[in-house]
Amino acid sequence: MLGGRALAPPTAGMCETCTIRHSAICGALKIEEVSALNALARRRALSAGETYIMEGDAALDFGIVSNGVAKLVRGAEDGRAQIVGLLFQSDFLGSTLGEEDGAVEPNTIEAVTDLELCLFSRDRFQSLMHRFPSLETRLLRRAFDELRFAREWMVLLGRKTAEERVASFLLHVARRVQSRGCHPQESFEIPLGRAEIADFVGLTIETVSRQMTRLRKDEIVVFEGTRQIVSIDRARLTERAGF
Amino acid sequence: MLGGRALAPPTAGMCETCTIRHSAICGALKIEEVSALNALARRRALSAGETYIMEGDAALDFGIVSNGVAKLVRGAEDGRAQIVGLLFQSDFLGSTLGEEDGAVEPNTIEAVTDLELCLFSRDRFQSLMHRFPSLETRLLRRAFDELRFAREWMVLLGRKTAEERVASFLLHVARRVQSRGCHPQESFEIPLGRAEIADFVGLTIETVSRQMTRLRKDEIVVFEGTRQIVSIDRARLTERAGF
DNA sequence: CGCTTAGTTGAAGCGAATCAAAACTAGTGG
DNA sequence: CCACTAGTTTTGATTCGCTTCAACTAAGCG
Repeated sequence: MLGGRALAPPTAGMCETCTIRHSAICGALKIEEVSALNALARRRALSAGETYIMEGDAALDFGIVSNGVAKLVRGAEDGRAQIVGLLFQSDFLGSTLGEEDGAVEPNTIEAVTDLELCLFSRDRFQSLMHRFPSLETRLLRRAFDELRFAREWMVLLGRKTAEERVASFLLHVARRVQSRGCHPQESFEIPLGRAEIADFVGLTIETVSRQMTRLRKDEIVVFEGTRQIVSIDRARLTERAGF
Repeated sequence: MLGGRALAPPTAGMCETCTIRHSAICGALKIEEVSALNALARRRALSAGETYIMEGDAALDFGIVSNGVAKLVRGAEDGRAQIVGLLFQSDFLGSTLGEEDGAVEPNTIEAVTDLELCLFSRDRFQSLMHRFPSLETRLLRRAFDELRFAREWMVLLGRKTAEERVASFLLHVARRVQSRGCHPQESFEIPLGRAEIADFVGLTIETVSRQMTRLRKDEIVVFEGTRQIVSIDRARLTERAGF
C-alpha cells in the first residue's frame, strides 16, 4: 500500500537525459547546472493504487512527476472524498515548501496509474532554489498555475450542473493528456475510473455514468470500452461545459 | 464602478511606517531595503462595491491589500457567480506574475468593504523580486497558502452539506478577521452580505439564511443584527463544519 | 412616511443522491 | 474453452436536500 520501490541510484546523467526536463521546473537550469540537481535527486516508482503519502503525515520531500498520473485527495472518515488535483507528467508535489520544519501534508497523494517520481528533501531543494533563483521563479509560476486551476474547479464544484461538470472534466483531461504527445491526436485514455471521476467533480458514480452515456448518445464523445476515448467534439463539448 | 481614486503620492516613508509591513510579503525586506519598494508603490482606495479589475482585462499590476476586504469572483452571464477567494489585509493579488506580457486576469476583483491597495507594475515588481530573492521566497509561501485554502474550499464545495458549509464559512471568517487584532476577541463582523456568502459557499441566499438561523437557535453563534457576531462556540461550530 | 434594499420564512418543484439490480469485464482455475 | 468469482459500470425506481418561487419583515433613507 504505502511506499514504493526505489529505482536505480541516480547514475550520472539521469537528469541530463530526462525527457521532461524542459517542461518541468528543472528547465530553469542550464545544462551545466543540472548535475547539481541530479546529485540530490532520488527516484521512486509506485504502481497504480499505491499511496505515496497520507494527509497528516510529515511532509519531508518535494518532488516532480516524471511519469504517470497521481491524485491529490482529501477524504472524510465517513466515506466522502474529494480529489483536489491531478498531477500529470512534469507537475510538482509538495506545496508545504517554505514552511518551518514539522510541516504536515494536507492531502493524500496516490498513484492513479503506474507512477515515477523524482524526489528531493525539502531542505536540499530549498537551498538549491537559493543557489539557482530561476528555479524558484519557475516554481512560483507553476504554483500560480495550480492556483488558477483550483479556482476554476471551485466554480465547477460550486455552480455547475452534473452535465457541465462531466463535460468540463473530459475537456480538462483531454487538454492535459494530449499536450504530452504531438498536438491534435484525438484518441486518448481517461486515467481515472468512474469512482475517481465522481470524487473529482463532486458527484456520485451513478450520475457520472449517466452523463457519460448522454454525451455518448449525443455523439459528442465516442468511446471504445469505458476509458478509451476515440474522438471528442471539442466545440460541442465546450458548449456543454458551461462557462 | 470601475477604478478608484489614487491616494496621496508615495511620500518618503510610507512603506517604512506601514502597519502591515511585517505580515505582508514586504516583511522579507530589511528596513533599509524598503525604500526601493516604496519608490515603486502606488496606492489606491476603493469604496465598498467598486470593481478593481474585471475578468478578462489585461493584468498589469501586482498588489497587496493594505486595508479592507476584497473578493475574487468568477461569474457566468446567466447570473451564476462563484467567489473563489477573499483577500484580507496583507494578502496579495495578481497571480499572473511570471506570465509573458498580455496576461489576462482570470477573476473579477471587487472591494467588499472600503479598500486600500498597494500596487506595483508587474514588470517592476518582478525585477524587485530578482533584486531581493527573499521577496520571491515569501511570495511563493503565500501562493502555497492560497493554494491550500483553495483546495480546502474545493472539499467544501464538492462534498459538504449546507450546514457544514455555513459553519465552515463562519470559522474561516472568524480566523481571518480575528487574527488582525489581539487574539481571542469574540466579537467580530462578517464583511459579506448573505448574497456574497451564498456565492462563496455555493448555495442560495435562502439556504444560507436558514442555516444561519439554525445556528442561532441552537445558540452556537450569537448575532447582533445581521452581520455582527457577538460570540461563537468554536468547539460546537467545528463539529458542525464537518471534516 | 412611503420607498428601497437586505434578510427571513414558508410551500412546492427539481436535480442529484440513494437504493437496488442487471450488464459488463477481467481474472482464475478446472 | 467455459464456469465461477470479484469488481466495475450501467440502468431504473425512489427519496431527499437544496433551489425556486412567493410572501413577509426589518432596516436605512430621501
